[in-house]
Amino acid sequence: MAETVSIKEVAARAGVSPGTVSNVLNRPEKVAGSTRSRVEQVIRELGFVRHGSASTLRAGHSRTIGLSVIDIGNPFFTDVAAGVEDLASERGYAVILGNSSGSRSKEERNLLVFAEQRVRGVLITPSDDDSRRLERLRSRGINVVLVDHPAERPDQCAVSVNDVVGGSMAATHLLEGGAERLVYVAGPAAMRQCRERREGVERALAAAGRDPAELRVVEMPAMNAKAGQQAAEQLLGDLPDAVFCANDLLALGLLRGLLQAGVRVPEQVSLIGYDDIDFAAASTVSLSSIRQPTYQLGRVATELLMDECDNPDTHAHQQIMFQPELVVRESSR
Amino acid sequence: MAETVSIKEVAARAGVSPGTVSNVLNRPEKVAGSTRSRVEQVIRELGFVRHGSASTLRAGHSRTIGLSVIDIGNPFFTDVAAGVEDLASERGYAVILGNSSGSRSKEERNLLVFAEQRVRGVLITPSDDDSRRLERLRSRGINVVLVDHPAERPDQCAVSVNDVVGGSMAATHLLEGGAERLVYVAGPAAMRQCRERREGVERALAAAGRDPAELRVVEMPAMNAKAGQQAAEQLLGDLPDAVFCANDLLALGLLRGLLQAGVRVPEQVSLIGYDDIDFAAASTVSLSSIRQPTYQLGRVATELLMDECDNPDTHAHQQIMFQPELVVRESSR
DNA sequence: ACTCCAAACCGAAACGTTTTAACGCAACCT
DNA sequence: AGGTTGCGTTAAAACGTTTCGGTTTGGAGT
Repeated sequence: MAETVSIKEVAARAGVSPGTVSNVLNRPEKVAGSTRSRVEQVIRELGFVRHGSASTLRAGHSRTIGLSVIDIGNPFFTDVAAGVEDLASERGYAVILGNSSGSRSKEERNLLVFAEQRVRGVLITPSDDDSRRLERLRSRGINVVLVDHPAERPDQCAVSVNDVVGGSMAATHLLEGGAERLVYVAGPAAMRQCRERREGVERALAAAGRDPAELRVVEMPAMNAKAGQQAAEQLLGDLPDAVFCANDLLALGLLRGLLQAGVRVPEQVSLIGYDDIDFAAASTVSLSSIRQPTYQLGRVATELLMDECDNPDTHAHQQIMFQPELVVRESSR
Repeated sequence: MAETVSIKEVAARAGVSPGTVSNVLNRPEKVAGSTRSRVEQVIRELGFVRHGSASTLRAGHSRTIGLSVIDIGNPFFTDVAAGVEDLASERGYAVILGNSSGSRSKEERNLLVFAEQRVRGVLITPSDDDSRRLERLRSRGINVVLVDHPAERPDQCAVSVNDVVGGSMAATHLLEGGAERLVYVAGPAAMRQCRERREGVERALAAAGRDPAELRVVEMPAMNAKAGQQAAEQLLGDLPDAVFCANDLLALGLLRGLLQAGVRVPEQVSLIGYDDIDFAAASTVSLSSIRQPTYQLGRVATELLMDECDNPDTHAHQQIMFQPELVVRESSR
């Protein structure tokens, strides 16, 4: 049944010692060409594949990384995950997926699994600002790179996108379009992203000579399309002339709610979202949005993590902050 | 730095043998209550976490499963993955994610990684109908459960949704709405799902006393919104009165294309998609669709896999086929 | 008081790999 | 010829856990 072929059998059959087989696997340059090809031949014949656990146990480090995201159902995180998976796979690393669903305990459980698995490193989009858990990981020798979250300390890597600038871009765009009565539809204030995008809006207002305190904020408990539609109902009584939503799911829901109520977009209300997910462009009144380099976010974060793992001495911690980009479509024209 | 605390240190500190510590970890009922609680206390004090690789090496099996999907960017697979991750996490299993992107070589590479990692089992949505790779896995003692794909042999588990029935439902619905000139917008014919949904359409036509050969099929190379919009352009020259798209991404793109060209939906053309992704309901003209129990699909598949792993003797292989469900919204009313 | 038994625990071997020091050997230099 | 060098290879130890046969212990049964 589980007739797993070990390095020893390969060695015996190739007439070399197990150590040599290990060498052709891990440092091929150390072994003479003739024996190397002979061993490789036998490996193919016997269908040998290295026992990762044995390797990890002895070598002291694995070829897996952990990825903990807040919501795998959100296209934003899906894109990030795609970037991570692609690069990891290219480098022969396995990605262990953890979905925290915004729950602290679930996140905790995932980190425990990562620790048991002795992952080489962890990529995490923290669901809150508590950094003690990450300290614990690091104290176990597990490297951590923050994703979509700025670094909390200089001795760690982080990859994020400037949310203040993004929020500012969105608001400035609406103001330049002549917005007088601006609404910001946000998600939970516990989320750093929502807070920072709001700050961007307030800065934009100030820069335009307006009073930031006049900003009307509608805070929703979730950040999906349904919440967006509910937000629309709240707005119908006192219609603004411009709305900025903290993400595209909210914006799409809001858009639908407004259109159903007979409100014309962008003629009566101009609208902009955030993330520029695929569906933003595909929506009937195409949605303006703030684009983030999501796939790149995941890829670069993985790159940093791998460098930290493979070159612990020369590795320089980096805090990379991408700049978002304004994408104007029909909903705000 | 990597001051990892081992089972031995726990044993020494608790005044027991390593074997006993292992027992409180794996079969707590075998050890006396007093010593058990003492050991557990020490475990907490020292912050011990089991070395998964050592455990796997010795025990001969791991607590990880591999999940290989075709496109992690598609909300359908994302939902499946969420179901898998949830249950696996509840059971203390880790999920290794592999994204094949529809490429055979990428899928191959993922399976190799799974094999190296000595995963307990694999959940896979095969990107084609070649079953030899899966044979190889099984011959290594790795259990395989097919997801969104019917079983090819009786001695394996599989979880799928009846695509023929789904296609038939969609077509019947359109025909009952008075459709005379029906178009099926499909993805690559290499995909089993597309073929079977088409077969369902043809059966529905036959059942309505129409000639299945009269079905107009537009085959697109991809199954995303952009492809849907291109399909719309093809249709504009000779407009049908009803369109069934092989998935919602196609349908949403098509919807946008039609509306932009001034075609009214559903008055001139009624439209239905497949998968019932979240965005189907949120779209401006909300999209009729065929709903599949995606999250359940992932969860049930995982359940079967775990049973196969944990109870290899009593396990009965099952081929579960869910039935899809018609969801009527504005686009086909 | 004695045997006997089960329960509780121990000790050591084993899992498959990596790594290190040691070794053989040929080629090169004095 | 003796000495040195360096390459290619080997043997054996080690990683942290699980498992299993064996040993101790406490108490029930006679």
